Amino acid sequence: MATIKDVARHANVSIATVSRVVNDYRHVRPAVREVVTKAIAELGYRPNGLASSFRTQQSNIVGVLLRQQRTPFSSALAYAIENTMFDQGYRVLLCSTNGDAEREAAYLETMLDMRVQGIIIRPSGTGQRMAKQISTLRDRGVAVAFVDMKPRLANAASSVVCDNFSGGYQGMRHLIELGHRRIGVVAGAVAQKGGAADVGSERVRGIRQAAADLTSDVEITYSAPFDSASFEVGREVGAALITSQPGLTAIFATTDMLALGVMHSAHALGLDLPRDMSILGYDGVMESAVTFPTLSTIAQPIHEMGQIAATTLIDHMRGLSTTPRQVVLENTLLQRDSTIRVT
Amino acid sequence: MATIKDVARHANVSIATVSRVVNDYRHVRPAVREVVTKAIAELGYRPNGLASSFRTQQSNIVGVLLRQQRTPFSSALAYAIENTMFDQGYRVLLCSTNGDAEREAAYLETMLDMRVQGIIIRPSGTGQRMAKQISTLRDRGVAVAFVDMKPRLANAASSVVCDNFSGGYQGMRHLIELGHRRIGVVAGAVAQKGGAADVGSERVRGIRQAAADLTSDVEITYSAPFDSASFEVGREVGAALITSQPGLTAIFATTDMLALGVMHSAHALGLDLPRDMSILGYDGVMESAVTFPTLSTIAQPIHEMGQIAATTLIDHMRGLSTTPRQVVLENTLLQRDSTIRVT
DNA sequence: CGGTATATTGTAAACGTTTTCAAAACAAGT
DNA sequence: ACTTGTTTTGAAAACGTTTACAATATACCG
Repeated sequence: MATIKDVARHANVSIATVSRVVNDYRHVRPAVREVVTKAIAELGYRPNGLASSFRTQQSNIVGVLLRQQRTPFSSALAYAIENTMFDQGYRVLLCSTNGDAEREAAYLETMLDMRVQGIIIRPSGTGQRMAKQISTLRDRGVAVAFVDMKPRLANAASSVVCDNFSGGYQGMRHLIELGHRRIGVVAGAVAQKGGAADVGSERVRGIRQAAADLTSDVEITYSAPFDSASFEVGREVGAALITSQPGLTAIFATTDMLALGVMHSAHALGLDLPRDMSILGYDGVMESAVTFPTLSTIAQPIHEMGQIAATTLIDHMRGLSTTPRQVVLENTLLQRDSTIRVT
Repeated sequence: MATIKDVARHANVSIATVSRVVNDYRHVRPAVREVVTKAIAELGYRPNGLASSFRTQQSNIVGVLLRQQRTPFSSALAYAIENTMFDQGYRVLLCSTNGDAEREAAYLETMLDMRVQGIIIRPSGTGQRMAKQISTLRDRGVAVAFVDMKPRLANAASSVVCDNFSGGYQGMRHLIELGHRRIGVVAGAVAQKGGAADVGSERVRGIRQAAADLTSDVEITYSAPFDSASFEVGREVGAALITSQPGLTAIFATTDMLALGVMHSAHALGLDLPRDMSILGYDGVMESAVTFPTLSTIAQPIHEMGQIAATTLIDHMRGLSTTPRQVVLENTLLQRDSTIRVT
C-alpha cells in the first residue's frame, strides 16, 4: 500500500501538501493540486483510515445500540439510522444487546475504546446503572441520542420518541367511534400496572384516558400479564382472552406482533375477521400489512424516528447544537381492514 | 483519559511493561504484573483502541455487506453473524447496499480504509466488476467470505450457501406427494429463464427436475415474470395466477414473502386456505410462522448460515485455514398448515 | 522599488500504542 | 567465581497521518 510519503515523493512535494490536497484544504496552488492528484491516482493511494482516525482521535463511526435486532421494529429503525448516517459520511456499528445488560456494557466499552463519535441508544433499562453509563459517555465527550425512550433526566441527552400516550388514546378512540364497547387490551405486565413511563405503559395510559373521556359505558378487559411482546405470547394470551370473554367485539394489542398473534388465535378459534372481531395493532411494521385482513394499527413514523435521531446526533457531533433536544413525534392511525364498525 | 504513559509512571515501570501486562504477554514477574494492574485500575486506564489498531494496522472490525437489511431474511442473517462475531471478540460494521452498486463500492472502500480484517458479503451482482473488487480485497489481504451466493470461481473465496436446487426439488416433491398435479410457481423473471446460477434459478431448476423425475402428469404454470420478490409482488402475481388458472390446487412461491402475498390474495379472492389451495413458501423466516394458516416452507438454516460464514471468516482471518472453503447446507421442509393432501 | 499583507509550501512534532533490540537480572551448571 | 542460558525489563523506533509553526513565494500598495 502506497502511503502519503510515497505520494509526496512521487509528486515532489511534502507530505503536508499531500495531506492538504487529500483533505481538500485551501491554500494549495491549482497546479500543485493537480500534480498531487495525478500522483495519487497513479499510485492508487488511499489514505490509511486507521492512521487518520488515530491522529485526530476520532473515527467516523457511530454506535447504534438496540435491544434486539430481530424484531421488525428494530430492523426498520436500524435501517433508517444507517441510511441517514451513510449519506452524511458516517458508518454505523450496529449492536444488539438482546436485553443483556452485560452485553450492553461490553458494547459500550468497545465503542468508547474505538472512539466512536456518537452513540444512538435504545437502552435496555432505566436503572441508575444506565444513568452512570450515560454520564461516562458524556465525560468522554461522546455525543448521545436516545431513541424510542427518554432519558431519566430530560437534559441528560437528546431523545426521539413517539407520543405513545396519544397513540393509545387515538387507538381507543378509533375503536370507540366504531361502536365498540367491550374491548380487550393485550398489554404487558408493566404496562398494565403503569409503573415506569415506558413505551407500553404510556400506551395503556392513553387507552385508559380515552375510555374515561369519550364514553361511560366502555368495558375494558386486560389480558393476562406477560413479559415479552412476541407473536407467540400474543397468540396465547389472545386465545385466553377470546375464550374467557365471549362478548368482546374488539381487541387492541399494544404491539403489532402481539396483534398478529391475537389475529392468529382468532382465526384458529374459528372467528371470521373482521366481521366477528376487530383487531387493532401498534407500530405499523411491515408485517402488519401482510396479514389477512390487513391490520389496522397505530403507526409509528419509524423511518422518521431513525432519521431524526441520526440527524440530531450528527448535529451534536459536529457541535452545531450542544443542548439536548427532546423530539416527540406523533403516531397516526393506519386504518386498514381489521377494524370495522360493530354490527 | 489516562494513557499508557500515565500508567507506566504511576506504576514505576516502562510503557513496554504496561503493554505486556495489558496484552497478557509472558515474561512479566507476578509482582510487577500486580502493581501494573493496580495502577490501571486506579487510573481507570483503557487502552486507546484507535492507537493499537493503528499500530497493528488492523481493527477488530469485520464488514458485513448485504443487499437489503429490511427483509426478514437479511435481518436474521445479519443477526446470526453479529452474534457469532461478538462472541469471538469481533465487531460488525453492517452495511446494506439496497442493490445499489455504487453504494456497495463506497462501502467496500470504507471498509478497506478502515482496515477491516475481513468481509462477509452477499454481493449484488455476479458481474466482473465484482470479480475485480474481490481480487482487490485479496490483494489487500482482507479475508472474504460469501454468503448465500457462490463466487464465480470456486477458489476465489469461501462461501456458504444452501442447496437451492435440492430445496426446490424437495418442495415440489412434497406437493406432488400430497397429490397436487396442477401447480403454480411464483418465481422471478431471471429464475424462470434460468440464466445465472443464482438462488432463484436454482430453486426453479430443482422444481423442474422434481416434476420430471417424479410424475408424468404434473402441470406447472409459471406466474408472470417480475423483478423483486416482495409481498406486494406476490399479491399481484398471485392474484393474476389464481384467477387466470382456476384449476390450480397448489402454489409454490420461491420466497416466503412472495408466498405471504399469494396467501393474501387467495384470501381476498375468497379461497378457504388450505382447503381450496395449498401454498408453499421458501426461506423459513419468522414471518412464515405468523400467517393463518401457518405457512409450510422450505426452511433455510439461516442462523447456521450466518454462523458458519462467521466462523469461516474468522478462521481465515486468524490464518488457521487459508484455502477457500465451499459450504453447502441443506434446506429442510417445514411442514405446517398451508399444505394439505389434495382432495 | 521597498514594504506589507497574503497565499503557499515545508519541517518537524505529535498522537498512543506495539515491538525490536539490547541490557540487566537471575538461575544453574561447572 | 565464571560461564552459559534464561527470564525479565527498558529505551527507542516505528506505524501514517494531521497540524502548528516557520519559511518562502507571491501579490498588492504606495
